[in-house]
Amino acid sequence: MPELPEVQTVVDTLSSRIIGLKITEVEVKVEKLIALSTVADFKAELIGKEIKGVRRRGKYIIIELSDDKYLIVHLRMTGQLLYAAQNLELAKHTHVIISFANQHQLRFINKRKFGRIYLVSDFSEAGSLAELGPEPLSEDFTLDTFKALFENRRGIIKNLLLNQKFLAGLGNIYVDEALYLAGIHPLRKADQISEEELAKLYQAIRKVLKDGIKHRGTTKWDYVDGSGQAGEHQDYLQVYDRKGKNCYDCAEQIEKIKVSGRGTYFCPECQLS
DNA sequence: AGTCGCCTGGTA
DNA sequence: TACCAGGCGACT
Repeated sequence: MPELPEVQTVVDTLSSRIIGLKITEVEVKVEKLIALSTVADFKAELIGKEIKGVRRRGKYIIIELSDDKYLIVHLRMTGQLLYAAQNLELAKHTHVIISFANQHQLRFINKRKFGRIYLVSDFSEAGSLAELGPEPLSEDFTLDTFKALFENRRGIIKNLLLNQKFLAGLGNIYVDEALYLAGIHPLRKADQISEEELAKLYQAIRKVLKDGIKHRGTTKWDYVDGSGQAGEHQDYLQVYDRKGKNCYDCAEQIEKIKVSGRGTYFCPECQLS
């Protein structure tokens, strides 16, 4: 599911539900999803801990526990993190279950098993969490900050925006949407983009992410929030998954190409090469 | 910088 | 049967 708006929506829906709950039981059905620690250690460390907070960094969900431990979840392509009553039937592909004292559970559902769960006392241990680029919606992420990122960068703009070490949180859908909104062709080289275009891109990135959050995420396939609810931003997408349909601005047909293996949608009229 | 592997399921 | 899918890390 997970780009920044979807992960943020999961975090928001979970934090209102699980903060203060105490972990009583942990079940791991698919061991490979637990990174770094053995399943035995993972269980032993979690049981008895209390949930202190839930937040997001890039596409990582950070669940703060008592005793300064962090349960960090990355959903990758198909992960769901669901808060549910323990008597509710388990969905298919439910691979990790964390039970609380209140007869409810946090369930990690992950069809393609790409997701990962880390239990750490230091963020730098969890995947590339410590190497993420800036948060595009944070207050100190200014236009100047954004422009500075482009120094000495010459790659294809779409790939750069997908690079989490460059900028955290964008994925395939929102990158296409942002480039459309900024009028920039996805294959443009980063060093061939004007100051004016960078300013438009900066605004576009923030707008598509904020709109995505406002509409509670984009549900094209598996995505649901922490309460199991689908998003609505798929109804507002301008180019993604609209191959052959008319551009909402100029009525030209939206094209689909491959950029580094990723399906890429753009308007050949509105997005300048 | 680009390609491949990880996995399962839906669709053409 | 083949190809496609919100991601990312390990390769070359």
